[in-house]
Amino acid sequence: MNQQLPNPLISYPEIMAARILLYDDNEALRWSMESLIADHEDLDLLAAMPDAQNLAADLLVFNPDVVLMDIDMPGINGVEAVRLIRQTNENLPVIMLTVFDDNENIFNAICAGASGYILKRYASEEIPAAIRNVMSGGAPMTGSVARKVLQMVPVAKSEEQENYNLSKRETELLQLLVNGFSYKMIGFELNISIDTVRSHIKKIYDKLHVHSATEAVSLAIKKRII
Amino acid sequence: MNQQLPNPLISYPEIMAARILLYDDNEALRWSMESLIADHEDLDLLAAMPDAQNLAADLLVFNPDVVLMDIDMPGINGVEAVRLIRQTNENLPVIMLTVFDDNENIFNAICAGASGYILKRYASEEIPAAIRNVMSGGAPMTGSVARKVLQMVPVAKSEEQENYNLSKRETELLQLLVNGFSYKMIGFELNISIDTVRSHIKKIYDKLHVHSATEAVSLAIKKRII
DNA sequence: TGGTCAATCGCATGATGATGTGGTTTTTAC
DNA sequence: GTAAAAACCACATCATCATGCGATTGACCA
Repeated sequence: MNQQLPNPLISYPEIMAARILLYDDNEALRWSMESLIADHEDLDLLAAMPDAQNLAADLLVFNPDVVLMDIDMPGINGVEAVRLIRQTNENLPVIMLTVFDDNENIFNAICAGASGYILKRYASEEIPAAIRNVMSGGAPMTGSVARKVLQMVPVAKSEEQENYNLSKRETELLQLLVNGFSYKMIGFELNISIDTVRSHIKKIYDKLHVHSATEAVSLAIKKRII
Repeated sequence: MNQQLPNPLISYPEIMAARILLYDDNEALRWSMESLIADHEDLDLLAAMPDAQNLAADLLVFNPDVVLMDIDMPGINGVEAVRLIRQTNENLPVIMLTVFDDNENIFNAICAGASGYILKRYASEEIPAAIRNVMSGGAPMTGSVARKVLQMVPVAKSEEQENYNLSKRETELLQLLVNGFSYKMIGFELNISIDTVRSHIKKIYDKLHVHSATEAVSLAIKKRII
């Protein structure tokens, strides 16, 4: 380990400062972020790049603690850039900056491995706190984004988490149905007659209020009955 | 409507203050929250209840702007309480307070309809901001919780997001299949012959490498092709 | 100890699905 | 401007599904 014992009699503010690397194709925004970060002693902007063409090299050269990444960039866009970062660096915090908070954007960024998501219009107020937050293991998000992320969590058993009163065996059958098994295969798998399979599945349909295997599968997955 | 026009010459700070209702069975915590909130002019603690037995009545009596809800309470627990609130009030912000940040707790609370999730050990620092945040449409979460919520978002198409080269029309058909439509219904819906439906679906199966509707539906949902 | 229910099985029938072969028309792309 | 791809349709055949009506067994409960 690369442990260093700090001398308690001397303060090393620059050692503790969060080393930040910024990507944004908008020059005006790069400037404003630069002055914003300069206002904070515990933040240190290493560089502000207009694009992510040399992403891998940049990371090696600057070795940042945090990356601020614009989503809409020419060439390699922000989402793709995060994906690239995640291929080599599992833990480097990446905060996305964007003007849009539509579901598609957010979802893609999160799935790519972004650690936070800040709207540019709130950047000046939120960025310093967001950087500190993400450094300590958090996931800073502009309020509206956080709301949308919550809505992405599979609703599932939210309200009437009745499992539709499926019996253990019926749940088992449904599971196989979801896995794409035919009646014949289910019967073979469970060592029961195909007529028994029919019987079970009819009862499942009744309880689920559906009339076909596709409906049952769809419902089972969406409501997480399986 | 119960509108009142405020006199512009007089300031009414109490009118703007966030009206807060707190539920927690721990008396010490109720006290500390009381003094914490008292320190902020824009926050107003209406009442601190030890349990949620009279939840519905409490809401009518106090008509709060925000509810702070402990998760671990005897009788009606916090998650159940949120669910009850959501049955009558879709939009009332509810911030969960808890000592645990395990996935199960978070997931249940979010699914029940909680708007935020703050760990008690950070409450003194985070609660005032969280209340303001949630009032303006946000979803305040302690950093570690936010991280976990992100992980709950179905990863899905992250990696090899091949959409299996489905054409636009084929995706449309698949969507209907997922919704439980029969061939006949799909044909009617899209104004095409049932033979065309067959033709399309056969091609979909080929591209998805499946041989039945249930398999196709299952794959479509799990891989988020739809 | 009689009633309810889950699980099992059988049979029958009409509807729907899966697959193949072959064709026309329209769009898209180079 | 032509080749490829996508969208459309038809017919045929066998497999599978959806549904209904029974019926038997064992477990559990009041």
